[in-house]
Amino acid sequence: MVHEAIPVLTPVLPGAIYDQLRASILSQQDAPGSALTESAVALRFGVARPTARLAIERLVADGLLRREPHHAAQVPVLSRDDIIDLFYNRALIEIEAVTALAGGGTVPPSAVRANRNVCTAADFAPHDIDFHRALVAGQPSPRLSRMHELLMGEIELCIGQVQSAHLISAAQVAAQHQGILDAIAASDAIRASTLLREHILGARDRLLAHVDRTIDG
Amino acid sequence: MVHEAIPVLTPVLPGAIYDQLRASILSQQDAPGSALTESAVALRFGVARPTARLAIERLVADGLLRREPHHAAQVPVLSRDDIIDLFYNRALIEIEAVTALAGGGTVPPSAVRANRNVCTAADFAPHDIDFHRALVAGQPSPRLSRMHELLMGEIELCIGQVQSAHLISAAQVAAQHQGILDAIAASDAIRASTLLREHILGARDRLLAHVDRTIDG
DNA sequence: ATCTGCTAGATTGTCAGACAATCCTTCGTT
DNA sequence: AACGAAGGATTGTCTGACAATCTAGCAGAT
Repeated sequence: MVHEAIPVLTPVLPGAIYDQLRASILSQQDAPGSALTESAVALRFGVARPTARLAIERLVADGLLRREPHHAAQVPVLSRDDIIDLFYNRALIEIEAVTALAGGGTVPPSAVRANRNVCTAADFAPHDIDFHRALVAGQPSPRLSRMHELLMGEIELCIGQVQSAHLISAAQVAAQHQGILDAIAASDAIRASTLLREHILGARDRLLAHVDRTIDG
Repeated sequence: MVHEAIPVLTPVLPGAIYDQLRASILSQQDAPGSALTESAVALRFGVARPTARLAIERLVADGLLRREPHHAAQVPVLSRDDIIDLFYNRALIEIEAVTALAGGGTVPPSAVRANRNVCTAADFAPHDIDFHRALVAGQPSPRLSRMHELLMGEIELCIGQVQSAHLISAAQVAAQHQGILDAIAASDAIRASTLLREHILGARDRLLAHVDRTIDG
């Protein structure tokens, strides 16, 4: 067995372009509001336009790009309302997830691992995302996970747009995560939900405050 | 202005194939479990394979087809667990929607219209679907609507697979819908949620009973 | 006789090129 | 200065071809 594990979920060439573009968007190299024409992407990676088009369509499906018919795709500029809506739905889904987890008292090992990385890694933002993904992936409903994935693209975009500004310390985040895990282990669904809601809404409010500050300045 | 309203959300040729295939699947002409190869679809509609492929990919995204890498797409056979998971998540989303609607006391006119059709039309199944879509589309969160759409494809599949068996009368369905609308108009979120939950779980249980009966027989 | 390994057919995965439809901008006209 | 038309640019769509992968059937060894 030479080829391992990953059954090529991302096709070779469109997948490579997708990954590159995704990283480029999340790292702000393609600034919010800037347009990405199909031709430009094709030229940039030296492929045919339909190939580039496929990658763009996937990014659109992920919420990392937006486009109207006959117009170039744009990196979205998340408005105040977008952020509020995003975190509102995120809380809904994740609270449902931890409630299910607490019902069985099962703590996903991957969530524990992710939270350990939050403490140790230099840039904890991606591990914070990993933790929340692991939480939802650990509960039994596959469709709840799919809905969560639908939101996480834009969430990453949010985080990326303010990751330079350190709004909270890694230790604080890790502590809040640990509190949620403890509540799950204790099968205390109410406490887990409450802590998670505070954690998410806290992040949202810090984000909003930062956005307001940036706009004013 | 010659061209009206619809800004061609579904592209011309792939869109036509998508619509045909979708109808074909929902009407059971393509039986659950049967495979749809890209070549077969291409031949059936007289187009190139990549064109057929696009249509199939959209159906997969809608949940109306399933596929593994390097395998033909199949019309899914919804298991007992699938139905339970599907209706569980559907209830979660729709309850959130009616709660939001009741908060403002706003009854979506399109939902009222759809429910009128439930009474009058011969086959009320599609109008039942329309009603629930209208309910979610009427609340303010765009992302909640997107998540709902993610579920409705499979829901339609469910309904289609048992629509021949009349498990409940149109009048009963319309009455339950009306009760929900009344609760929303009265800004009674609790009652709207309760009625909706009963309505959805009732449909689920009838569906499960029908499935069990069919399997046994 | 059964199991293993290989070969062939079928199917999906991927890509490039070309033409049509649409939108935006700019220039010309009134 | 305002309106309208032409041209450029961009997306939308489709086809044909080649590469990678999987499944099934066959041959040979144990």
